[in-house]
Amino acid sequence: MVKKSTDILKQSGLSITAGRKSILDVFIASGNALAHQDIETVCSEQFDRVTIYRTLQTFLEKGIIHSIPATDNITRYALCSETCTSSGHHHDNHIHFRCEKCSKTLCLDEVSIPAVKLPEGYTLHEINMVVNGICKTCQ
Amino acid sequence: MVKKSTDILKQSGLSITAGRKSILDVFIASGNALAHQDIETVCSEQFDRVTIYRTLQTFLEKGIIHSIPATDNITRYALCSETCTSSGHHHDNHIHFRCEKCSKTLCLDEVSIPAVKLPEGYTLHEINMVVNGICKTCQ
DNA sequence: ACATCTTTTGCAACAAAGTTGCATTCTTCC
DNA sequence: GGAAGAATGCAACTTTGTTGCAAAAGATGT
Repeated sequence: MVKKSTDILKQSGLSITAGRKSILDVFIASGNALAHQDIETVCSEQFDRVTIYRTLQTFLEKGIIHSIPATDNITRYALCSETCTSSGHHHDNHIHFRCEKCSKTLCLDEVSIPAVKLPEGYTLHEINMVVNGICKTCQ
Repeated sequence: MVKKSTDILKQSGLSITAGRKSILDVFIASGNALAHQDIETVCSEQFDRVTIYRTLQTFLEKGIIHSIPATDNITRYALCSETCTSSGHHHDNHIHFRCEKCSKTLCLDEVSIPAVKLPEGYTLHEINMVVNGICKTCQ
């Protein structure tokens, strides 16, 4: 069962506003990772660009979404699963997949990141893993 | 032994210009990954911003540098090792490390990316792995 | 070394992306 | 419902990245 946007906001101690609800709903509906741009094209009639920037920033800080690295200079965001800590940095232990055909980026929650052994003297905090390829539906 | 910038350019079939040499030298001297911004602060007196953009683009296409994904919306580039193919996309099999103290990003050539098993129906093309933590010198 | 052809560079102008301050509006909580 | 605090919209701005075109510099033949 997918959570409702208002519940997520309440749980994070955020006030419930039309903007936040809409943006969260976009994430819930889409099912894949979204860039600021993606949200803007959907919401720009309703909300100001600045509001979208600030909302994404807030969601990040509260651990509602996490950012996904990419080599194309576009940061995408995806909803965090329940296990994320609710403030600041948090370790997502799943890998991210970017389809080269449909350009969608998704969280593969079922695939966990394998362990790596760093050289002597390095301390590990967080791992990000992004796999490019062709997704299930584009084969 | 570190390669000289002119050799690298010749090997890639690029004409040797002052700008390209300087930018390559910045990479060789720095030893870690650099963002466009980093290069601009060093070279903007000598060269135009646009030249730096185009040079980085050219280097990427020729496989002289590769881009490193990050969650902060800043693409960084690092020199490719010998094993990179000399045109277009190429698979770097090493992981990247970003130090949370000194903010440097480096290639850990000695650590190769472990294998992952994707779910049924997914085809793998390329893997990127970025590890955050504290580096050797910042401990 | 020189002339020629090709490639690269700088400039200007522009487009896109992201940030900040402040007044107004909306939420929350009593 | 009203007061206090938080979020939003607007405007202005900074930063980042792109494009076209003329001038300059590199490569190649002789």
